[in-house]
Amino acid sequence: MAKTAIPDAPEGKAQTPAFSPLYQQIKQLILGSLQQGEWQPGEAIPSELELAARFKVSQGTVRKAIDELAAENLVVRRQGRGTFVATHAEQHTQYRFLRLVPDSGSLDSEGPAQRDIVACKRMRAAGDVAQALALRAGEPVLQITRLLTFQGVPTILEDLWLPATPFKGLTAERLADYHGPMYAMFEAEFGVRMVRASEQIRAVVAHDEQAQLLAVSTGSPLLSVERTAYTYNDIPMEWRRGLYRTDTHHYHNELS
Amino acid sequence: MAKTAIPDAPEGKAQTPAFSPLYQQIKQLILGSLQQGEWQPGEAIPSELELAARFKVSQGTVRKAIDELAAENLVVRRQGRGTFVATHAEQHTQYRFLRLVPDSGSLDSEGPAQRDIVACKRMRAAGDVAQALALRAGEPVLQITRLLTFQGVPTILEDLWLPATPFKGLTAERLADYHGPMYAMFEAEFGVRMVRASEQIRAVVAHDEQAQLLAVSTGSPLLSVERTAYTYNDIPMEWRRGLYRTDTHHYHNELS
DNA sequence: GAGTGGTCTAGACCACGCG
DNA sequence: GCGTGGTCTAGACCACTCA
Repeated sequence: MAKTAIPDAPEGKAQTPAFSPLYQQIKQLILGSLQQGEWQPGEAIPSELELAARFKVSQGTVRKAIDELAAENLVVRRQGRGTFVATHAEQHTQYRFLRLVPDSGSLDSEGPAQRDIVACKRMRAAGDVAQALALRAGEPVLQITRLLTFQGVPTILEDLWLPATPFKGLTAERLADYHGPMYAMFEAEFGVRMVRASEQIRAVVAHDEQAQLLAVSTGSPLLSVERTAYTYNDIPMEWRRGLYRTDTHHYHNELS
Repeated sequence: MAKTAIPDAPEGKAQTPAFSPLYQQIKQLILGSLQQGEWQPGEAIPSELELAARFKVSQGTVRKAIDELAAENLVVRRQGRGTFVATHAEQHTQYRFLRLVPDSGSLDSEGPAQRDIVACKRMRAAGDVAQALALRAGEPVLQITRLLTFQGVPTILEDLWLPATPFKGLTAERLADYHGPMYAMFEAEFGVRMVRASEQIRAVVAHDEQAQLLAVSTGSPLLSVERTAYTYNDIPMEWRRGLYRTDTHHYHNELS
């Protein structure tokens, strides 16, 4: 490992040389190992001293690289124990990407959600789906429709689209049989790890079918939440559109 | 300054001594100076070496304290120039707390918003307002109603409530005369700096008056965005409820 | 007690902005 | 050329976890 910052690969027409510091290079190397699956979700990665020795840099430099990975929630530090690959399969990260909370209390206090798979079918990607998933229109995708019910109240109705290839073999049965968050299943069964997502939120009114499934009247206001979820390297691997009832829950967001 | 981590003040019934590291103590001292107004928004704070000398710690310790303040957006680092107190009065932080973006393009590309003050009156806090602002019911507050229009389309209708005391002398005229974000005015004219906010989002339908002001039909779906904004030390200083049209814009949120 | 992450230091050098 | 923040190192010690 070079001891000083080296210029980025001079591909394209980089106008500025754009130096990248050593710890950024280390970060990319660790990211590569995460991506290659060298360490599984929930497992510990090597200690800072080990990594420092492997890359021939000081512990401080590795530390700064890991600090950034931890800030991006790709990795979790636990003092006295080690640094672990982030996973969706743990209690306190159950609903990592779900911002809907009850008007009083917390999602945890409501107990586990009831998950009903309404449909799961293979189809060809329409224009909007293809664009969101960075596919060509017509490429095969899986569409899943499901309903989440909290404390007996149907609250979220959502459609998900997944690229068919990485999720080969996914069926309604396998979805129904798996107990735990869907993203945890994607990790365990298909090796697909969602690390980041982007949401677009709008207010809409319920259509007939939607209203029926959510047990509200047609024309009721609903929150439309469109989410694109990404794996490493900003590759989109899921697009979903959720309709949220907001008469008992609300979407919570912290700004700073 | 103590050279080693010291126990927190043993007030209450702290079960664990709870040590706080030196850099956290430094962070609190700097926070105190920010709060006391030792440095104004937009101004540079002393250099890391100066602060290190003042507090009798190493530059690295000061650095870590400032790193956290920068992560919380209380302060902005600029290489080669210094570290500056965050402000709402700058171009690229114009709409720091506004997550509404046009379906295509960006808020910047839409040019400046038209701001119309619909009303501004002094009143006594109702229960919900008092609770949000941590006041007693009946204490005096200011209520402002305004309409934001982007490219000719009225898009946001919002009511704001402010505690009357810190905002003594605020009138509809002063609001209309000030050009720039409202939070910038609060900073410049009243010394109130919003550093953090929390939002609750729901889908609602437009009532008659609201529909008229937003130029949509009664019963149209709207995003209801309730925001509590805080100054230093988590003191709430504003509560607002906005109604957003989401036919041309959407609420954008990044998850990780 | 061994091993891990977390803190703190001191000093060297680099990249950047500005006069 | 100077001062600023940014990087990198090496080493000491602390706090936490677990066997």
